[in-house]
Amino acid sequence: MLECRLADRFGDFLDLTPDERAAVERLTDRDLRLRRGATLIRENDRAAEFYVLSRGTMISYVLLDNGSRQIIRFLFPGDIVGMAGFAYQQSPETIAALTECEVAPIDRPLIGALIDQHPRLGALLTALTQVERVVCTDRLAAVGRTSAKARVAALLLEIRDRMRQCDSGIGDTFSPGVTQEEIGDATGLTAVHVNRMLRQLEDDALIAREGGRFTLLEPAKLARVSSYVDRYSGLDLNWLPRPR
Amino acid sequence: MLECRLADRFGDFLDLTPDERAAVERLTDRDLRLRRGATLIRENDRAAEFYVLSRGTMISYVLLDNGSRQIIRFLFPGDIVGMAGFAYQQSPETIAALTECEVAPIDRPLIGALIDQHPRLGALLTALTQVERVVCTDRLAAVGRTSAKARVAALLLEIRDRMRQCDSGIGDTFSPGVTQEEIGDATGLTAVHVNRMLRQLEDDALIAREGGRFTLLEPAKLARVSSYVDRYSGLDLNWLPRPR
DNA sequence: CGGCGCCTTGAGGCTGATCAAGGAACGTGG
DNA sequence: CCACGTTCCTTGATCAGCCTCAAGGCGCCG
Repeated sequence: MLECRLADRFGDFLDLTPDERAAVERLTDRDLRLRRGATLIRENDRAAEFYVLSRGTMISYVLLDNGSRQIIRFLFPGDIVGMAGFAYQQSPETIAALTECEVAPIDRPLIGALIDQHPRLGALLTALTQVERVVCTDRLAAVGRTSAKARVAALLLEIRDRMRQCDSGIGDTFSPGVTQEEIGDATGLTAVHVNRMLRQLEDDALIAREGGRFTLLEPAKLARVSSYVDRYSGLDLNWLPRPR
Repeated sequence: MLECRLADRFGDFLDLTPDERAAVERLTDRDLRLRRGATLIRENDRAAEFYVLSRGTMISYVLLDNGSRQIIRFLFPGDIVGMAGFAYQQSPETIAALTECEVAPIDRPLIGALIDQHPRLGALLTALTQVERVVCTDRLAAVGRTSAKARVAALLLEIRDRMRQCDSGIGDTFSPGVTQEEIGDATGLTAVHVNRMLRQLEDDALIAREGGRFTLLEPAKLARVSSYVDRYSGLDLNWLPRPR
């Protein structure tokens, strides 16, 4: 799995000035290694820190008292994790590692100082949060109003696009590295039904599978049947304030 | 319906300095009146403006190509509407008026200037966006992983808390002013089934209804059965940068 | 070799959708 | 002031998508 740091991610959206880049790089000074399955932040933990995921795959989720789990978001290198606690004393969600991971902690006050000295980066933070919000609404619409098959298809496309964001070498064949149970917990389905939907997508010749590898045989058709939109492209941040 | 302006809303979360308050008030200089049912922003419209809703109730939603609608969020006075287009050239969602409304337009560049001159308010904007994101994840979890009855209960609680945010006079009896079809489009149910769930909640003596008015007879129990959490309280913004 | 995690497939059941019909409330025009 | 259309609510009957329960297989690791 490729590495991707925060300045790289920010650089995907804005041309950072040397000053800005240096300030972003000063946010993190150490790396934490996580084992597969490890929990980084637990729901209702004190929310005093964020992290940047630099290597590996994580998920954020909530557990309901009926025992089921809703996966909110899959996290890939370059993502800020724990930002949901930005406004709260306690984290509203749990963050766990799906694979071995590396994360770099950022103290909350350091983010405050960054926003203060580089308001443009504060605006970028708002914009990236909005993107996350829109992605969340897309999944809400999928879970609320589309068929099981469409939800699974949309999730595959989303994972593909997100993995490509930090590894441009990824094409229509990729290894999501998530179990069918995780796909189910993200799409509001059971693992059993996810399995059947994957089989149907395969029978429809929309995808192919071997081992853990997926191939999107007809990405355009897949996007059509699932109403999928890539929210990480088509951004417009030119109107943000000038860099300091 | 009470009026609530942007500076009032910001003031709920931070003690604004006179300077900050003046800057926020300068963002808007005119009011637009909308008729019941009017569409303010259409999906894929150019996203050049935001609005502050000062009076009335609106919704943001997306339409899927299977013809169904997913309501993302009910909007109340003091809410910024159209922020989903913050990062995009085109609005990802439609905004429409449920009742007669008043909105105050804000040009995108003005928000940029505000963030530049008052980075603390930029940070507040990020925080409020995070709150919206968390509310969206709550509904995602509800739609993905809870029963129809729980979803309807959670939505009633959410609407109650949101209405109370700008009108502290609202207690356990209130008039949401939404149809059962709208409740269904927000919770991923049909209007028919929403009706049955409301009847069940009534039979369980959890709510009472007469005309369009709802009374939450046992709000605590309602919150328990629906895993509802009020995301508008318990915020912690003390760590934001100092005001300029 | 045994255990475990994950995938796969079948059978039957339940939740919520669909289809249908009627009623109440309200606004509008004659 | 009444007739009518429209919107919204309500309830019943039937249907289907997805869940639950169950069992077996494969691959990997200790």
